[in-house]
Amino acid sequence: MQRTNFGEMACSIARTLDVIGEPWSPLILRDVWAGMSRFDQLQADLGISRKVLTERLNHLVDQGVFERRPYDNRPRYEYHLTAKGAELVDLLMVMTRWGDRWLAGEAGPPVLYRHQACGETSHVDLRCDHCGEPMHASDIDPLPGPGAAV
Amino acid sequence: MQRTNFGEMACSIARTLDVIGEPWSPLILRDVWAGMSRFDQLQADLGISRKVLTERLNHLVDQGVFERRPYDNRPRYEYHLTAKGAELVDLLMVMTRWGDRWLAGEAGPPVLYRHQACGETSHVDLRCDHCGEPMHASDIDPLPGPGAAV
DNA sequence: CACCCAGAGTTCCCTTACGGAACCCCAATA
DNA sequence: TATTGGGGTTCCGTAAGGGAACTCTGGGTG
Repeated sequence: MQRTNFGEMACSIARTLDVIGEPWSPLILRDVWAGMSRFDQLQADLGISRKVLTERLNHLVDQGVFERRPYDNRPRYEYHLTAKGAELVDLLMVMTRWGDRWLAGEAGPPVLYRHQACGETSHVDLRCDHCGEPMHASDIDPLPGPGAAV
Repeated sequence: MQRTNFGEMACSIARTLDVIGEPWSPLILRDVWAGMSRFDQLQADLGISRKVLTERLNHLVDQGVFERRPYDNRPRYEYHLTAKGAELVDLLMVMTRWGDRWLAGEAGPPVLYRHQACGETSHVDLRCDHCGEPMHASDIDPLPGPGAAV
């Protein structure tokens, strides 16, 4: 498909897409986060082609999102989140909130998340990491940063 | 490419991917959010094929993320965010934070965002919308929800 | 030792989607 | 009447996804 390479754009959104933007990657991340760690387990749960799953796992390991952990004398590996990968899960939590709000319909959300700190089932809320006030699309102005393209 | 249809899975992440998961869609959303609204403007900025841009815009309008606004006597349209689309921008903000943190390298972030409420350039922070404490991958437990598959 | 099994890929073929360039349509303008 | 500009549409070549079959490795079992 000779896809355009997003990784070289001067944009953190495009670069992030280069890591998890390919089809299936966010769902693989979801499953690994949920505790699935083995190839056949992922393949069966997602119904993804084995070829594509291999490609995605290799890419996510190369990018430092997953680490491959041997678990047998034989060449068998489990996939686990790295710190870098765990922070990517924030993305899934925001997707969950949006999907729950706009796409769940009458049936309601398929999955609920219980926040361990307070015990309630809740969603994430985006706040400014400086002042703590809400921070959404219309609350911010973009400025060129140090890594801006020439 | 006979891509698998994510929209029918009982998962808000998969359903959200069905809306903006296709290649280019998040970058189109970024540009429209940044104020670009016309076909040729988007096409030139992204370097996307006109065919694919047409397909993506149609899909995003169908999904209620953008609305088409006529701006001339001729059949000319601008694309603007709906409320549904504006909330999707939260996703871009989280992608920006992750990309800034893990992929920007020595050069630093290509774009900074100034939070209007406090005037500082900052990132988003994910908090529980119930108790206000931080909410990340390891702070939550999934439970089946009302819309869970049978 | 021979055989079978399980997990994790790998290979092959077919179909579909992307990229790029050329082309089209319409209304206003010169 | 010819031109221009915005917004697509069409066509072709190539690469990526889907699916099934095959391979490889190292146990267990009889």
